[in-house]
Amino acid sequence: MATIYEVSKLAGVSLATVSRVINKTAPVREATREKVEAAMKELGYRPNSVAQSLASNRSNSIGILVPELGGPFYAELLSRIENEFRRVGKHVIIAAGHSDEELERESIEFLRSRNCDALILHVEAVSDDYLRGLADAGCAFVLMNRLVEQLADRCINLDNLLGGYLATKHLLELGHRAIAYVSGPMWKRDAQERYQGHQRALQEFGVPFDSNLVFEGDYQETGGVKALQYFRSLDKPFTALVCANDEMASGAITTAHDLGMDLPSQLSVVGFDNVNFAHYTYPKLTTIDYPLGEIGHMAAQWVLKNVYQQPIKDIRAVFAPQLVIRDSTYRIN
Amino acid sequence: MATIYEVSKLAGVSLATVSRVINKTAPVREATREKVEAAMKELGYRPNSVAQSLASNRSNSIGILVPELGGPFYAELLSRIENEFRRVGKHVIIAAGHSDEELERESIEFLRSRNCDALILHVEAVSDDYLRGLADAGCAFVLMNRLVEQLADRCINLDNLLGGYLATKHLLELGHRAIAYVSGPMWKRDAQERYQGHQRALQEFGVPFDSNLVFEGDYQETGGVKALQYFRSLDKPFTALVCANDEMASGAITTAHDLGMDLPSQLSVVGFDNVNFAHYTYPKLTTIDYPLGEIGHMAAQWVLKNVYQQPIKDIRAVFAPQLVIRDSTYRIN
DNA sequence: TTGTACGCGTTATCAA
DNA sequence: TTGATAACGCGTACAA
Repeated sequence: MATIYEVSKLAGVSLATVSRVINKTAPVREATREKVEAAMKELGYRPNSVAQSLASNRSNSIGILVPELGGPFYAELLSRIENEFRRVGKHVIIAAGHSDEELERESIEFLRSRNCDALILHVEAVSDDYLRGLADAGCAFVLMNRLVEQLADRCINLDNLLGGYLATKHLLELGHRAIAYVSGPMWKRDAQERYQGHQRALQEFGVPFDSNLVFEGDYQETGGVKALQYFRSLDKPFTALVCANDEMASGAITTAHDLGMDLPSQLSVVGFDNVNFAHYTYPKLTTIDYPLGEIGHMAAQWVLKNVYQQPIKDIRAVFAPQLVIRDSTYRIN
Repeated sequence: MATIYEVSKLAGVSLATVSRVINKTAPVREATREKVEAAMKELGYRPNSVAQSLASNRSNSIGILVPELGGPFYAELLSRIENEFRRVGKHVIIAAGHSDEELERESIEFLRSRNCDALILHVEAVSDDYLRGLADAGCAFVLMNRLVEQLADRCINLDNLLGGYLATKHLLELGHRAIAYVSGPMWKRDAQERYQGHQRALQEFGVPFDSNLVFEGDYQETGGVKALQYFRSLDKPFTALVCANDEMASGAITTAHDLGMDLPSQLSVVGFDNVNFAHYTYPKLTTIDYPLGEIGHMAAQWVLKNVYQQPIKDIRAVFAPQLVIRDSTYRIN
């Protein structure tokens, strides 16, 4: 691979001049520029990004940490972010934290050791204190799906409460009154918020809250299975089910079929997230759309603005989810 | 951030010695090592990976190119590869080629300009010639899901023909004789091979081949929709449908429901790939498992062996798919 | 077992 | 508008 030095020799100019035409960091006479460009072309020169990084103290890489690489949930997010950065010649380094504190820490350290210019974090196990420490250490990062006080200017969030509210409200408007709820793990903030939204909707419609009709799931498919079994074991009648995510909704739907229930006439189900398989279920799942793509886009914008000093207008900190009506909900009277 | 130089000063040894304890590249007296390690700890030293790369001419990064980041198909693959490499302190840079020749080329160039030590490629648009040229240029890469002569030692493949064969054979064994087939785009090698497998199974069971019962789809959900509509428009009766991937199978199943058919009693469906939503369909999809995880693992092994000289036993070049029986197929007599 | 000195390919700071 | 030349932080022959 040709180096900048060989280019300079072939073009008959100095090393510095070649660097200038590459980076447009200072004016270069038109004739010289052409000579240099010709030389670069002839040698098939491509700048060595590692050397550039060392000299400029910028790696042009952005670290991304998400809970899972495997699931359907983060694919769109990653895709969007990757695109955004590639267009400007930067690349992303992706790691998975698996919702484990140790692993999340390790991953962050790994990314930092890679000299990432910035980190985009979707962490859930690591403490607020740790994150504050990270910020104090001068690490540039944005937080997705999390709100840490004092770090609010680097948080990009979904209004989970609104989402939970919309889900339950939809059912209420369809005439349902006995609405069961399958939450996520209550130690997760988003699970709590979605649940609060559910309660608020009930309250607004004057429907008394019944704690029997709540089941704490695990955000996995089996959570939905267990929840439905549990609810059926009660002798409380219920006509609708809100699940705090689509995986659980899917588990509930499958179980309902297995129990011989007809959907949606005997049971309406609403999910949350609108993951890519939501319309593969039968009936197709009505759910709350989580605009992950937009959130990823915004995270990228944050980095572009705050780390690479690009002129970005405004950063939006909180996104509103929307109800997506498909076939799994049914009007009753 | 502390440098190796500061560590050496604090420990009262030379720069080279510090480097030795970091890389274990030469014996160091126990006492010295301890001094150095203490100094590193005190300064919170972490090696600068960029400088390491420049000096060693190794970036410790591996580029991965897949058609899509967004879909469910590659998530497991990426996840597996990322894991594999992180364990040994290397990281992956991921790009998407979108099955477009121009984009695939660009992506490869991008990855190369990033000084990746090796590339793991899942490309479909770029020509064999281009790939051979890449190899001649000294670029280290493995090819997944593709077979290029002269490059056979760097190809890791699925036996697609066997997969197609297994799918159709399963239906034949259940007593089906009128079996429709929805292929992928025929310019794709895997689509052709799967189709050949289908034909072979028919032949083996002495079932005459009927070209009317074949539809060329696009590997998308709509392909399955159109296929089923087309087959129904014929007045050929058929009791089973093989789809060359799960997306199309899903489309077909949905359409079947919409047409009021009862599944699987009126129509058996087999998919291919076993993507993560395959068991979210109703009925749960019987399909052919594509061991993407294993293939990713093997690609990583290839890199470890051929680029990082790690002692890896044997590299397997072709993987056998397996039938996964769920609820979408039905025995008839 | 340890130290010296040079090289890796750029960027950036001076002068000219 | 251009050219020397010093960083950047580390690996590694070669010497000791």
